[in-house]
Amino acid sequence: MRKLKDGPRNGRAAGGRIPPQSPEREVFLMIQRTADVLMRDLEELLKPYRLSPTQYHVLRILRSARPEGLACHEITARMSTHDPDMTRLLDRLEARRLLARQRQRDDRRVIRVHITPEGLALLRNLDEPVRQAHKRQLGHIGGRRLALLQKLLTLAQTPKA
Amino acid sequence: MRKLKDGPRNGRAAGGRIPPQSPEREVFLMIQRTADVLMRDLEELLKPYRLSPTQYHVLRILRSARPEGLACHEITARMSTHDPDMTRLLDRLEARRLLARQRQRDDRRVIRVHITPEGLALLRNLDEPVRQAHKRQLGHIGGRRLALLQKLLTLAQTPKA
DNA sequence: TGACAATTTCTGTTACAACAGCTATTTCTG
DNA sequence: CAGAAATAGCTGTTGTAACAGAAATTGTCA
Repeated sequence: MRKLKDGPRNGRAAGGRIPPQSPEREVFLMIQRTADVLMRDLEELLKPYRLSPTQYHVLRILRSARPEGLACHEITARMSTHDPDMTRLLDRLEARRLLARQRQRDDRRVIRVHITPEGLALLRNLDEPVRQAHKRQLGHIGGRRLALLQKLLTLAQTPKA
Repeated sequence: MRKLKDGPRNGRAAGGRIPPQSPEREVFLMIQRTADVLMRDLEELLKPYRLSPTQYHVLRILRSARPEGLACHEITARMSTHDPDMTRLLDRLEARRLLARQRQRDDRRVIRVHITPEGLALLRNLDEPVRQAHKRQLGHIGGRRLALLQKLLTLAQTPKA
């Protein structure tokens, strides 16, 4: 996530013919910008641990999939983003002993991935700071409006009702 | 943007001790996921033109800054994301003649950037498809709820009221 | 069974973002 | 005015995302 926000609305010159900003585009930009602001905050928090938000997210997915672990393509499926270069993402985390991989016996195409005790310990250290960060970011909105926001975002994810 | 969504809520094993998902984190993930879904849609639309959303955004900023153009650091300031490697981003667009750069006379440190007629023509071709895409993505939400969503997102961008 | 398709993961390449350090120019300060 | 500090932009490097294609394994069906 990484972009956004147009300049001063339509401060154009002669011959411009710039279409007016639609409410839909305004909200689109708003969503992008909000996501960016919030993500950068998490990024700062994770930086001392040399974890990107994506890496952190993978570890959380693996923690919630214990103890059996997951196949690579199952992790991909849970990541919203379609092709996050899973192989090399896992390579880096494995190199740091935060997860382990082993080929599955019955279907030797799939590689089963599971989080290591080191990975779990790292996550445990992060749980509280991350929880607090989210609370600081969004806590002042309040339960009612958070629920409302969530409903509206669900709508936004469903194109053409 | 480019991540998100945890696995099945807390499907954990013995010894897990995973903290429950807070409403704040749920909304955080929701915002990220929504931004990602919408952005990918725009990305698909722009792909045939070999434009990334970031590049498209820069061109729009430059269009709205005609005819004087903008200095590099002014573009950066309008991009939400702090350091988007502006130099090389502009390099690529300049190589395609979509924008032009020239050193400013009175302050020879700054480079003034402005969009070219080719850049304007490209944007003009994209205006209607992009407008329709946003309409398709968010149009069904309706004006009232869009305004509400916008207000809630503004709140979300302001940590600790 | 054997050919072929589907699935899963890996590899190579390109483009880009993040970070740090550099140069050129201007402004500030005594 | 000289020299330090600030400003603007560029360059080198690293890590990662996107894309295409290869390799290994399994499933399907004549």
